[in-house]
Amino acid sequence: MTPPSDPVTPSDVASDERALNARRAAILEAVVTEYIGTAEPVGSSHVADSPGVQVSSATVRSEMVALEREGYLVQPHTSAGRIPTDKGYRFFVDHLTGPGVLGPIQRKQVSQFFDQVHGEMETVLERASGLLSEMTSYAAVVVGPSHETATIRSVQLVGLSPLHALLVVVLSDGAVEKRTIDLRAETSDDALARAGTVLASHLVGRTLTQPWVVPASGSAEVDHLVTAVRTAFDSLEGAMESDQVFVGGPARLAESFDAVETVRSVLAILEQQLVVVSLLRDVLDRGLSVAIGTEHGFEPLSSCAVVVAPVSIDGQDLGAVGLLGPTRMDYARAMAAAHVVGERLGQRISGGHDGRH
Amino acid sequence: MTPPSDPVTPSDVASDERALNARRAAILEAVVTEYIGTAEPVGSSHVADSPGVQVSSATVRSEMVALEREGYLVQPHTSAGRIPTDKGYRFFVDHLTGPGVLGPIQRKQVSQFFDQVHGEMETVLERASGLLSEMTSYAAVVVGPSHETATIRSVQLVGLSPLHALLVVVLSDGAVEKRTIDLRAETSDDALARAGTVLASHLVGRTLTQPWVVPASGSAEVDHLVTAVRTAFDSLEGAMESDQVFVGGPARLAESFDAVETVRSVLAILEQQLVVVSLLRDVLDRGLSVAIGTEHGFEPLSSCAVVVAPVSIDGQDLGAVGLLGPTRMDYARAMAAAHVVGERLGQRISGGHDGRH
DNA sequence: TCCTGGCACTCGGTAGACTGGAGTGCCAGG
DNA sequence: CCTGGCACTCCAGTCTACCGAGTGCCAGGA
Repeated sequence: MTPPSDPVTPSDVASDERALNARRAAILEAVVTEYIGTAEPVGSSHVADSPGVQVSSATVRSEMVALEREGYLVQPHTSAGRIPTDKGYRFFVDHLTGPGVLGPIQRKQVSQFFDQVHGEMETVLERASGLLSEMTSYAAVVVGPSHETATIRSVQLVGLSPLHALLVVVLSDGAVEKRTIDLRAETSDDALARAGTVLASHLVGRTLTQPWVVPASGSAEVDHLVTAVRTAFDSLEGAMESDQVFVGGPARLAESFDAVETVRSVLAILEQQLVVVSLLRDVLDRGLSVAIGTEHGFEPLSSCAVVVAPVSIDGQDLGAVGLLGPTRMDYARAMAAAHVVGERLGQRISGGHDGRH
Repeated sequence: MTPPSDPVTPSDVASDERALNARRAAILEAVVTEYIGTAEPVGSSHVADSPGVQVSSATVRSEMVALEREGYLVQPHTSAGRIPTDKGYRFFVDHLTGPGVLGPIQRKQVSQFFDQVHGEMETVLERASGLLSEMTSYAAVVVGPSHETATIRSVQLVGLSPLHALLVVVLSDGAVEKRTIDLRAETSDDALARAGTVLASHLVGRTLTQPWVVPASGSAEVDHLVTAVRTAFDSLEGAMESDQVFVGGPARLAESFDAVETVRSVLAILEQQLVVVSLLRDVLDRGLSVAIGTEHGFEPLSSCAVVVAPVSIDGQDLGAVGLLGPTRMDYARAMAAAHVVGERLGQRISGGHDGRH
């Protein structure tokens, strides 16, 4: 899949350093590749047969002993083949596998998707998570752009009943948020409209988090509404940060793991959107595109690998996409899929609102 | 748990009729109850020991043969205990178990929840699904009220960029929906506002599905906007029907079933919200509160039971809540939980928007 | 007539013994 | 320093025996 000799330093018998000589790297690569495919411990003779390894199985064995000593491989039990450790996968991802190329079918899947998809951002993000999951058969996560920098385009108060009104805020990025407001006294539609106008005149153009002041108007009714809206705004700020998470194909987790207990706990994690987002952010912030096993701090996900790609354009952060699978996942494909979808999503979000025209 | 003699007709050896004599009913009840608890085939001696059954195991055996002949029980293999069939569960639910009573802990859980929960309807519904799932440890589904009868309270056009505007529609039930609109030419905020006013004057007070006509105005710009809004409205109608579904605790499915393949397929079903909603609706429409195994038409859910309760007040349909578990679920508790939550949710939706005051 | 205890039988699951095969570590020779 | 060979290990599968839970049936008794 990749040239097996190139990216390795020629130094030898690393004393637990990061480098591996070319032969060991090739052997590690063969083990990882085969194990990803078969999920069964890989024996020395398989490795010796594999292209890229030109030595006998005996030699492979002795090298495997070294690789095991250095923590790249483990044996489930004596006289079984070897399995990669998290460290082994890490080396594989860092040095032995390219960014990966999508197959023509998947390439088509992506372009077809982005040609066809339309509608609101939320819809696009949600369906993109479905796409990613379908392409890779892993569970996918899509995190949309935050609304931190968006400015307020419209503020409106709409009466629902004599004692309830709805605050509707439209942001420059097309997001709409609402809050029900309890009116202490019956309030006319007219008063609501007036208060809305006052609020709009002071709020439009600001971001959600900027503080604002509305000077006392002539009307006590209006002033009271303004106070109520202020309270509602406080809860808006928090909500708008964490909202945009979409999980695609969680059912595929059941395919990835055979231990039902693992499935349960991973699913439980995915239910907590806040945790998922911070996980992705954390991995991205550390400059990684893959977190394997315990590399992210999450105990419950220690048998998982997470592949992350930013959704961005011109370095502007628009969100993230992620894939969640077993540590023996197909990193090349997963990374390729995540990158492509993240990229196209970035273009879509920042560029034309609707690709059909 | 329930008096074992009362609700059964005294007729005998039903020739596949719906009635069972008291003794057989008691035996069936004992089998179901024990099987729900242990998940293991129940033998005659266990049944004979159970309170409510006063005969010897030999007699139980012969009755079990009859129950098996009539389709209420099956033997996984010769010389094993018996397991209830779907028909057996059905009889149990219809005649042998009361509506069920919540334990004091759960009762408290519910009232605590409804005392504390606040915020928008969507939030309440979503968290209610979590509550139900937590109470029962089954996966829960909550379907919110449809917007069919809600009338339009506000229509607004907000400019996002020179070539894009956002249509924001507020309904009388507090729902807000939006659609991005592509403008063919640069359009001033003023023109948008004018078009919005025109639209509002014709649309406010109608339901989403009622046809509407806006007579040609003097301005071509406005007329074009009106046409664009009409297109957007078409897509609104559809979206507003199916939107409000919340699934709580899907991870619990992994606890309920040990076959990983079952988990996968049931999870996959839950991803298709449309299917879930129509399933619940269908069961409710047939006047049932429980659908066992294949009673609902869904092949993939044939190893599941669905417990449904309406969310309604004064007969007005406000949605539904459901629980999804294995056929050997604790029907009494599940039904009780679903009913209570459905009821309180109905009160909450129709009554005070915020219970705190 | 119906219930019951007793009895022979069935069958699944578990434990132990055996075996084949995949895999290993080590060593001596090239 | 690599390699083929060899003895060893251990898992997984198969076979057997056996235990126990459970059944069906029958004859005796209220």
